[in-house]
Amino acid sequence: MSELHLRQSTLPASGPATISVFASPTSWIESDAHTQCRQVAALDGMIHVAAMPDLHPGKGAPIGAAMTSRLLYPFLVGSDIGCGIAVFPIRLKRPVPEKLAARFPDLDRPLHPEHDPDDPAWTVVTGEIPAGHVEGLGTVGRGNHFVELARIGAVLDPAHAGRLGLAAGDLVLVVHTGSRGLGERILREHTERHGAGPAPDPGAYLARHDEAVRWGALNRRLLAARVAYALGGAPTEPIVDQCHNLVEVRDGSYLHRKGAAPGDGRDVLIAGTRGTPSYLVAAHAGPEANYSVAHGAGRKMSRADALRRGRAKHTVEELRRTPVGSLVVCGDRQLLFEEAPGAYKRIEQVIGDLVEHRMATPIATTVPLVTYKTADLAVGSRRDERRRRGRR
DNA sequence: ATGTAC
Repeated sequence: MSELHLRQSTLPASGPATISVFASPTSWIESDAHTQCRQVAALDGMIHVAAMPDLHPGKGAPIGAAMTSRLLYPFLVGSDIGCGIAVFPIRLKRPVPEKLAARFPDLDRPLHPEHDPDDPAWTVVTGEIPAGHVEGLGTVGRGNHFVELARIGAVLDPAHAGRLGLAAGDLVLVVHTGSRGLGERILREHTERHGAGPAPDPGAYLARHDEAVRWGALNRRLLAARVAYALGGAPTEPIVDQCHNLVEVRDGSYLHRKGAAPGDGRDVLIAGTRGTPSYLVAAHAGPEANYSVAHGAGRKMSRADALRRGRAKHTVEELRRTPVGSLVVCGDRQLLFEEAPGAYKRIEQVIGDLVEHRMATPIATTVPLVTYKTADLAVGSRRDERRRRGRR
C-alpha cells in the first residue's frame, strides 16, 4: 500500500525527457510552472526534470526544479548562482525581538576590505576572496533573501537534532543569500553571446560557476558574523549550508538545480516564510527526484499579485509583526507586501509532500524571532534622533 | 534576483 505513496505524478513530455512532479494532487501548482517544465524537457539533450512541491514559474525556467541534461544550460541555474541557506548556532543572553531588531546592522551596506579593514566579521575570511570579487560582500540582497534570528521550535527527530547540537529553545541564525552581482555577471556574459543556448565550453562556465558558489557560501558566513557581533554573540561554523542554485556533473550528465537543494543524504533547511516556521530536514531523495528536495515554501502569487492583494488585505504593521510574534526589519513597503506569508504556499504542505514521497525526514522547526530583509528606515531615523540629542 | 537605466 505504501507503493501508492511512492509514485509521483508524471507530466507528458514532448521530447524524450521525462518529467516527475513530487507534489500531492492537493498541492496547488501554477499551470505556467508546468508549462515551463515541459519547455525545459523539450530542450536539446534533456534527460529528466524533477519538479519539487515548491515549484513555481520563474524567468524562463521553473523555480523548484532539478534538471538533468547532456548539455549544460546556464539559464537553468539562473543569475543567482550559489544562492543557498545556511544555519549558524548562536548564543544570546536575552533574545527580546524588539531590542534585537534595532541592533541588526545595515546589511545593504557592503563590507569593503579597504574601507572597513577593522570590521571583526572579516575573521571568517581565511583564504582568498573567490574571483577576487569584493563588491557587495556581506550584503543580503533583495527578493526572497533574508537573515533571520530564530529559535528551535518543535524537535521532531531528537537523535538527529542532538547530533547537530540542537535542542528546543536554542537560537540560530538562518542566512538565505547568494553571489549577488557575481553570479548575475556570469550568466549575463553567457547570455549576451549564446542566449538560452548551452555553454559551448562547459568547463569554462563551471570554473566561474564554482567561484560564485564559493562566494555565496563565504557571503553567508560574513553575514552571520556581522549579525552575530552586532547582537552580542560570536561567529560560529554553519551546521547546515546547502546551495539551491547550482549545476553539478553527475553520472556523466549535468544536474542543474534551480530552487532545489541537494537531497542525497544531506541536512537542509527548507525555508518557510517571514511569519511561519522553517523546517530543518534530513534529505534522502533518489534518482527520480534527481537527488534533490524543495528549497522553501515556494511562491503562491507573483510579486505583482502579492503587492496588489496584500495592500487590500494587510497593513504594514501586520506584516512587520507576524503571527508567530516575530519582527520583520524591512524599510521597503513594497518588498514587505511581496514577501508576505500569504504570498507563499503553506510550508507544512511542502514538507508533507516530501515526507510522503520519502524524500526527507523532518528534524526540527525554526521559529522566527527577527527577520532582516532590508534596512529599516525607522531605525535609522531613531538613531539619528538619538545622536542629535547627544545621547551618543 | 540583479545592477542600472528610465
